[in-house]
Amino acid sequence: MTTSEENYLKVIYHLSLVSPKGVNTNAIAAMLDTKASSVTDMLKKLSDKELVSYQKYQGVTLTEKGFHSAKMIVRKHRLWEVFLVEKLHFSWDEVHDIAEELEHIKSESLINKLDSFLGFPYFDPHGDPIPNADGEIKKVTKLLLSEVELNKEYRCIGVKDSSSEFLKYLDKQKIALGSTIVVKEKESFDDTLLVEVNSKHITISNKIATNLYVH
Amino acid sequence: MTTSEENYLKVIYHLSLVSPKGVNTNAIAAMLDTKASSVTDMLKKLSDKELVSYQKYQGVTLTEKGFHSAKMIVRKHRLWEVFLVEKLHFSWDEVHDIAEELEHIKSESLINKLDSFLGFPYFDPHGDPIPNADGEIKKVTKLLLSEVELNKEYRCIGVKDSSSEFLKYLDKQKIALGSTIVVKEKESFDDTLLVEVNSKHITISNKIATNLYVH
DNA sequence: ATTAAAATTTAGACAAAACTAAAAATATAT
DNA sequence: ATATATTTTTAGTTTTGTCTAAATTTTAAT
Repeated sequence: MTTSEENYLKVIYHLSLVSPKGVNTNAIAAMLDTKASSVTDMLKKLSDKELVSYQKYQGVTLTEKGFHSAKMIVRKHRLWEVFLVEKLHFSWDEVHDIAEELEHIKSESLINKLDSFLGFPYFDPHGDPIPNADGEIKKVTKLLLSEVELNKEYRCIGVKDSSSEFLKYLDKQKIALGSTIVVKEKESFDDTLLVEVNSKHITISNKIATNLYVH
Repeated sequence: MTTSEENYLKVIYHLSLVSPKGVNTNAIAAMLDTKASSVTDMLKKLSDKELVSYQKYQGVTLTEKGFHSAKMIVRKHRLWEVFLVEKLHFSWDEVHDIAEELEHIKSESLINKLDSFLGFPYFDPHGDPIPNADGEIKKVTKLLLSEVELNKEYRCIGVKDSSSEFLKYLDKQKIALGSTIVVKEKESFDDTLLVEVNSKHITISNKIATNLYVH
């Protein structure tokens, strides 16, 4: 499988989680920053290889084979992210682009040894689950901070948006994965939250609260 | 720089060490398992980018810029090899192909952090020197086992041939980098050596002796 | 039910990096 | 010195993945 094919599969995988009935050509093009016509070309190729099922104008879904391949790419991406953060001390907003490249290195033994070296982690530095060697994924019921009950303790377990700006904001507020967080008040006018983290009280906008997962 | 361009540069670098006056088109083609005409095409491209100086029919040499780029690729390759052997516990005959892929990952901070994580090693698992971030290389006077004096202690510091067969042979004979080795006798008829390693006496063919570096 | 808008596909072109076959330059041998 | 062999380059083609522009299909609106 080429790097380009792998990138398409991965994007289709991520989009499938949101629209399981079929992923649109334009949605794929937007994610890969390419043109719809290029996507059509690639969908034909992936279809020939039986990695996706594709019918003209009807969107695309992953086959069993494509689904498994996609999970293996996601597995590699997230394991490399753990390596970059835990072993090389990159911060969590710096690792995505490098992992985008590392995920295409082709060696099963490499990725399994890396997994072992890292202690078989279940989650990457952004809280996203890492498929194991069989493609199985630990599922955790996660809530957005905007949806939780008042005055109850939650733990920060992941981010929805993992843009560099958002991650840097969290660093600045000293909110990390594992942080304990309690919502004290909710302003009904603009849904701003008054929360307690690290025994400090801070206000958090709705935009932030709808991008932070807790448990 | 593309992966292909990097592979050409690296090969020209290695061949330059043997023929510093100019590297032949055919020699490059043989190393990359490609055709001479493809090499010519690429030499023009590298020349346009001022990475090599190239005149038709006259072979090719690296420019200062190309020389530095080549050393950075070699640096990456060898650092990744150290990582694979020391951290992921690959054996030294398994790492070359994976490092061939990893060497093309484009991130200066990645490679410098990896260097630091590994403790700034001077040599890779085959005994080859690792250029530092400035491209400087620790030079060590090395002798082939076939050239040493009798009854003197030497330390095994590298291999000339790093084919999987040869490395596996060394593993079988328990000869590793750092092993102490003494040549007891040399058979003048076929240059076979009687040597002592790990306090055991073994015979070593001339072919082996001309592929093992000692100091 | 038509029509307009949006999404998607087709057709044809291009760049990178390879190839084959033929031509040109260099090296070698008598 | 000339002929032959070897090496290298040129010219033209292929494949992969992309693009633009035009055509087609689907969706949405009146």
